[in-house]
Amino acid sequence: MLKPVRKQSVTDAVFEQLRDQIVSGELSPGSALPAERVLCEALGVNRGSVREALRRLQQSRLVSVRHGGTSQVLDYRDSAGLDLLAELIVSPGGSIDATVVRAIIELRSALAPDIARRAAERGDAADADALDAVTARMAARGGDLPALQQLAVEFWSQLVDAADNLAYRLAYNSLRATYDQCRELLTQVLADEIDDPDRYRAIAAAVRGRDAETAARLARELVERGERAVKLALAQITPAAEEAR
Amino acid sequence: MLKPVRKQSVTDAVFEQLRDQIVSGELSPGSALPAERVLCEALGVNRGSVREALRRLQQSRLVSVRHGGTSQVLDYRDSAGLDLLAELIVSPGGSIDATVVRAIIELRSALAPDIARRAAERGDAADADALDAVTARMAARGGDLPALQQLAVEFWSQLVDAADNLAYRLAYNSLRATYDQCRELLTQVLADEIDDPDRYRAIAAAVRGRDAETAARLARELVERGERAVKLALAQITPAAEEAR
DNA sequence: GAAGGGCAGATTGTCATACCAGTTGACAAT
DNA sequence: ATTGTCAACTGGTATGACAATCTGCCCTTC
Repeated sequence: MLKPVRKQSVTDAVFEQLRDQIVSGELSPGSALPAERVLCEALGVNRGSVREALRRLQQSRLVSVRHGGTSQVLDYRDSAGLDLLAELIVSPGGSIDATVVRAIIELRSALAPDIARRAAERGDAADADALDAVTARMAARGGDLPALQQLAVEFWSQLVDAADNLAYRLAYNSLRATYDQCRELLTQVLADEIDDPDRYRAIAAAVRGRDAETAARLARELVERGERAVKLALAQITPAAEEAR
Repeated sequence: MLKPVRKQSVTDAVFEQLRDQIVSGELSPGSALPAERVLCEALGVNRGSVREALRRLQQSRLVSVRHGGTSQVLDYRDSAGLDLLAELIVSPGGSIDATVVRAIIELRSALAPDIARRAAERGDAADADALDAVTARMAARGGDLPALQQLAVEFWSQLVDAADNLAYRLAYNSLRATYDQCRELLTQVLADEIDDPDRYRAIAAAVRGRDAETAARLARELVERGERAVKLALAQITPAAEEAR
């Protein structure tokens, strides 16, 4: 089976190289970034490419660029936003960062109950119908873990829509973008959570019945199953990663 | 009193114009973006500036650019991340979007208890000391609402650090970046929440005592005070905003 | 000697132009 | 009907020049 070739533009290469050096601390926070022309020279690329990469770094709040002055490296832990998480989960070597996996699972656990609560408070019949449609497809795909995983994502997407809160929606998008990069790794681990349509159906029913507290409780119980499974899996993997150093 | 002039580069102007048209729906999701050379012509600027703006839009996941093909407008509600919130809170006209204010306050309410819980579980004595230092400064600034507001932000920042979870940290940064844009508007509204050092002290004590449930409960009670106040204020303002249309 | 103005050198910002590289679709050859 | 070719788009990269801005030093001025 052939895989699509991975194309990378010069701009992408410059962006990733600088980003990795910033998050790894090689370019320490507060220090001055080399001048654009110096970077061009050192990287052997055009100034336009460097500028485009710097614009992206600026958009991610990893660097601060001032007209006339020297650019500064920012402390990403103080300034960068949730969007950065998707780029941090894959280390420069290509492996998945276990601490980031733990982080997104925990954040998911924090958000899920509240999403369900708001959805139950604000969702209408159409939202409940959409949720039921997803659970019906889940029931039809019992055992097919990759499909169930995809459907679980769709279920949460519908639930977030029902919650009618743009901040939840955008946070969910950032979280999903990160999750997508390690989805395959978690398919088996999350089997216990995703291969149980009844639990999703119960949440949908709570939304239809406008029972906010029940919806929140059920959602919490659901994602806590996954959280426990992931942490168990990480505990088995991390020691091996430790001794690899 | 003079205010600093707001400088805006050509790239910024192009970026904001396209961004506003995308989020407002003038450029509908899925539709093709004009070619770079067409945009230069229409906007009367250089192609490099347009490209830099497009790079930022791409980084924000508002557009999809393919070498050789035509660029597409993405649906920001499906793809954009939490970082976009800070740019959405100020409408093109310059006013603050009430629904976004409600959104960040609700997301804050969802995260705060969990942040406090994790901080109590994982924080050490140094973290508790840092929290106490902030509450001491709060007590010294009783009644000075702007200062208290700033100290409250610092308190939460320390608490997030203690929680030792990068996802929480980055989500907090995104939230704060949005909050900073409407801070003045909320200073008075949040008076009841921020002008009460005892409540913050109690959370710090719970962290020191490693009492996760108490920390979570206290944090929830604290931010719910603010949430109630904000929603009350929004309810009074929104009707006026409605009739202004 | 201290304070301030102003110049020189650094930087980023913008521009114009050219050419390279990938995509698409029409069209001819097989 | 399938395949190969080519022309006309598209975005990607390169070069060089000039403008706008900041910084630090020197020099005038008091």
